[in-house]
Amino acid sequence: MQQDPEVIQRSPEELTGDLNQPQAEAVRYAGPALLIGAGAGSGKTRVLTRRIAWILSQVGAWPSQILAITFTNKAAAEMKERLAALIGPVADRMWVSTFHSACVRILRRDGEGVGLKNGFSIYDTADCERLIKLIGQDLNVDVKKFTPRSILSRISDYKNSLVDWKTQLAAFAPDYKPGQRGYRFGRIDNIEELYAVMYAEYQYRLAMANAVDFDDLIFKTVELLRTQPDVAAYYRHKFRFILVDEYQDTNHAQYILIRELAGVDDPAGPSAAVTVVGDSDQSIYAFRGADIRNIQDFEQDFPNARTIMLEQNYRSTQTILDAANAVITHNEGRKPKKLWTALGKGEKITGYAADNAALEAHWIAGEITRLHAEEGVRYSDIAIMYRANAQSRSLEEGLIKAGVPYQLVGGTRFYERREVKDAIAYLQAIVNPADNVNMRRILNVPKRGLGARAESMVAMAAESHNTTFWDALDHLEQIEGMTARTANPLSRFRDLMNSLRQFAAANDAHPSRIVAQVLHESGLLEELQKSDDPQDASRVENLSQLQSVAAEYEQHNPDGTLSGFLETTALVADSDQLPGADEDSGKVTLMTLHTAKGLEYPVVFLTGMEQGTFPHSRAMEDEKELSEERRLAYVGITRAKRHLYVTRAALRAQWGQANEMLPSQFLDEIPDELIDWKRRETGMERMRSGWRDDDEFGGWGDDDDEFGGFSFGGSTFGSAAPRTASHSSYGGSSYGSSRGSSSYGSSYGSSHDSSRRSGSRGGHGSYQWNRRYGSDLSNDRGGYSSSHSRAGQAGSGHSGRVTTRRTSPSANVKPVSATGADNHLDIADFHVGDRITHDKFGMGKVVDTQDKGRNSVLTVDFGSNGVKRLMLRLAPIEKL
DNA sequence: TAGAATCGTATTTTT
DNA sequence: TACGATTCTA
Repeated sequence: MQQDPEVIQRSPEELTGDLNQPQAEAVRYAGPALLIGAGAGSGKTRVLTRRIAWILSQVGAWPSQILAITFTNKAAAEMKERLAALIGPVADRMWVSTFHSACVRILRRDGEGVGLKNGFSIYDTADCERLIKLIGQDLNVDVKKFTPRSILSRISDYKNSLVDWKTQLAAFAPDYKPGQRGYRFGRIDNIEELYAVMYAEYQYRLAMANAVDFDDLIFKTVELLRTQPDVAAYYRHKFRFILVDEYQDTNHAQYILIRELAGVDDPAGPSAAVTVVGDSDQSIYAFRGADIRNIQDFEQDFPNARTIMLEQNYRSTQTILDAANAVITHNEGRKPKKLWTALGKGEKITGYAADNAALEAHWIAGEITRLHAEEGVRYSDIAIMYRANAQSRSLEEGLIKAGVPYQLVGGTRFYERREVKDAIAYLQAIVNPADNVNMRRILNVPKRGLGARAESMVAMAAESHNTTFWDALDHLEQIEGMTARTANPLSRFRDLMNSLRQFAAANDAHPSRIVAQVLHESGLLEELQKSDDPQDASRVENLSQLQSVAAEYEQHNPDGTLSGFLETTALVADSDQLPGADEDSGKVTLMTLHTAKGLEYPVVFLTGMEQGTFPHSRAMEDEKELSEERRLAYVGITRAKRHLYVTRAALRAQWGQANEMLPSQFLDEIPDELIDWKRRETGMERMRSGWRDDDEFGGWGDDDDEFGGFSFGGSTFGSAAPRTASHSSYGGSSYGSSRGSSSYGSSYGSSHDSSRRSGSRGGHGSYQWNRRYGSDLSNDRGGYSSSHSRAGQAGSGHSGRVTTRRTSPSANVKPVSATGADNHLDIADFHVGDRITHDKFGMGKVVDTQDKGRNSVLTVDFGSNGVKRLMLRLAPIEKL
């Protein structure tokens, strides 16, 4: 095989010289199938990238012959980056992607084989739910009893196990024909029949709409490879080396996909060598169909397979590993495996039991402040993790009150926000007119007098002619019984779509122009701009961000198209939004344990260590699910490099009601001598067990002084807690004076609420401005500009699930936005009397301007929201 | 048809 | 609590 001149050739010494024995072996392995059992922190990405480089420079393969699959886009991007460092820029052109992206790529090229036409839509969960609801209405299914969610999850199960709708229909509803009307279910309680019918009808309508859902991407690709020998032959010939990361998280369909691509069952013998990397102890996606057996049975499944275990951990201290090992040992039927490290024992784990969630957050915030001030720990080296997103709230409040800058990963995704979805729906409907779900979504958005009646008239016309919604709409003159009052706005909508489609056709290479055109011509933007709801102001900004994302996409993909852009928006995930590990964002990171997989931080707080919270109450009954929770705990613990904290609250409010929480069983599973409890028992527990000698509990000192012992209810403390030392340290600046400390309890709470709703830009109350002015201002330039350009380069600037507080210097998620950390507004453009809108405070009038160059300040009267001084460069404002 | 008001019910994790 | 869905009213 001739070597690719573009690949930087690496010697064996360069590739394996600095690796340990098993690592080097894994890099060099030359057989047909290899399983790398990579414990947490054992350097698996390193081994994987080195192995790819080895295959290229030592085995002599071409870059195009390699397929590397990761679980997230972020992991793919990171692998590409590290590969580029090893072998040069060719890495960029390699197939290093997620399962889903790889499948999209295959289906875009060869999808006709399974009935997919050019420009097919990819439905996200919300789209799918809409579709299920529509079907439910048409078939008279009780959506109360059978929620779209539950139906979809069943359909997802079918697809993940490669069961097709025909099979289900034949078994449970042989009389049903997809697309038929007036079907009567045999017995009301025959759930299987219902699922079978729904599945069949759902697929029928997806096909009609030229759309696929997430699971279809895998399913259809398998179908394609199985039914089109020429296509299968093409890819089998093409890919000679297939590498799969996070193999423990693959589901059955993905497993079969790998088998098909590698030609494992081909009579001619396998065409590709398969390398899989994974850790069965880190399998945490069983609920989504991941099948742990895939990794457990690898050696039986792939002929002549070899297994290499990596057990030396380079990440954590022995104390942390001991805790992780101790916990995971409680899982039954697991291959024993012991991580070890050469890094030494390190610090003890710190434990803290708080009386309630607010106090847990308060203690954490205080501890972080201390770490930052006394030990010089960078905020960006700290992560706070929790089981469920809902827990982030109290933590956020605690951090805000203590003035700790943070970023939150997760929550409502950028692309799931209503206004963004609306805009995307337009784009989708432009690219794929058959897309009924998106077409119907935008029919009356913004309001144009087309309600349920108009919609159903068109829908019925479409059905009776067995055609798409758009097609019926396009021939609306032929629809019977249509009044002018309905027909007029309908035809205006038709004109709008036609004109947009024309524009899109003429500007296909410039998605950002199309986005702009859609935003303006549809009236989407106008409707929001006219509104005086302050929430709509942030919606406007989200839309402008969408345009920025499109512009960015354009930059990074010179030959990109509108449908290419839509693809990138469809397949983004939470963790994709995270800045690179080497980047100092200057912020503490908050995220769920699931999102944290694959990441590492010097300091990690594992919060909410309570029965019912973690392990989650729904998972406590079932042994299997409990095992998965335990693996999640294992993942969490092993994220920590140097110092692990475990915290819990005795009282936690879950949907309004405060509940008493017992300590998590996982805490008991960590050997006692590894944990240094700063506070072991909570006030209530202490009282319950009677007054005992204080000395029995080593360290509860500090907090007692602060709170006078213990408390029973959460509510009083919620507002009382913040009045502590950290409060005075940032307060007192002349800026943002409207919010005195006394108003915190109530007014803060509500403003925070609205910031959450208004999304990724939320929550820059005056108090954060204080902080900015007080401490961050002088040194923020460097940090800001470096992360700015980085984010741009990496192309990870899809703003969204990383929520960034303005307390901190960098705004790495929004490189191009008009109102990002540096919004490029010019003080000269503002005059006393001008009207502006602010993300948070709504409409306001300029009452003073101060030209101080980069630090120019605008004083704005926001009416009932008070008079604020805003730093122009940073203010999320727009001139009206 | 649109908007307001009320009501009821759900909250795990997500490619 | 917090959202979506339904119901009622203009």
